Amino acid sequence: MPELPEVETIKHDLENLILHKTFRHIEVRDSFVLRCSLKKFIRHLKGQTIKGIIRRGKALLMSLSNGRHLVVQLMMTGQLIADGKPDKHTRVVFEFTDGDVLLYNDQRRFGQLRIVKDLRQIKYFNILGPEPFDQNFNPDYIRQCCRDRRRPVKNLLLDHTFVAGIGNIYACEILFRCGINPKRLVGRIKAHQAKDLYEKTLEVLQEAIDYRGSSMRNYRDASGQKGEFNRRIRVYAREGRACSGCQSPIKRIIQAGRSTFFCPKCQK
DNA sequence: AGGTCGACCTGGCAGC
DNA sequence: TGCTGCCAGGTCGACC
Repeated sequence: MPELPEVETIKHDLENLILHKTFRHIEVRDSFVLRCSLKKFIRHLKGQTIKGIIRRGKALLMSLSNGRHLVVQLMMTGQLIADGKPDKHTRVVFEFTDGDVLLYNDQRRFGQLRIVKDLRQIKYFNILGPEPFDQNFNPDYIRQCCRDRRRPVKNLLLDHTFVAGIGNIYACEILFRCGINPKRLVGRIKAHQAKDLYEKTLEVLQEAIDYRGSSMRNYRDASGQKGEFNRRIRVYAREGRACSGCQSPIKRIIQAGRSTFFCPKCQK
């Protein structure tokens, strides 16, 4: 579910809600979501204080007072809700010493939670590309990655070894703002388009963070609220509706097995 | 080697 | 009402 702006919003909320709190009790209702043993999960969390919270790609990392990290990948339907009521999708209940509670909810159970000593133990972090807001992500880097390659530009944006954190919604929105057809092969991306891709990527993601993310179906922030970026979305999930630029209908196609939405007139 | 596809799961919704 | 089929924001391993 959540892409970079949503995870960033959750991270920011959790900093205000649970940073420096100490785990008192962990109730794992569905150990399917764990990627380490239940015993280890509880042993390394109980009594530990959350020292810091960071986001890398679409993953959230909480550093603990014992030097280990609680790594949460929300995938499609995972939610971290502070102070909500458990429901049938609640997989883990974290209780703090001050009585506050953090829930991990996950309808589809794709999400993963684990405790690690060293982040390099997780393959995802080893192959992940640069953060969009990092200086390593820039027009030159984009050109470099496009050179002599044969794949549609939409697929490149979704490739997390190219850039971290962009998912299906924002890939569609970035390409719309660039006026680039999602089927365009990256080898045919020109210098000015690489610059445009860079600028619109930052613009869309920053705007989405400012609006606290997009809620299509399941996304909720750490307080259980929906994101507000939906009303800024111009193409995603708008098949058949009028393009905000030229009024012609938005088209839906499948690329790499996933829906792509775009305006065939505005995106060349 | 680079790129794509299906599987992993559950549930909502449209159509019959 | 109840069934079927399709769809969903991510990621990985198998395959071409």
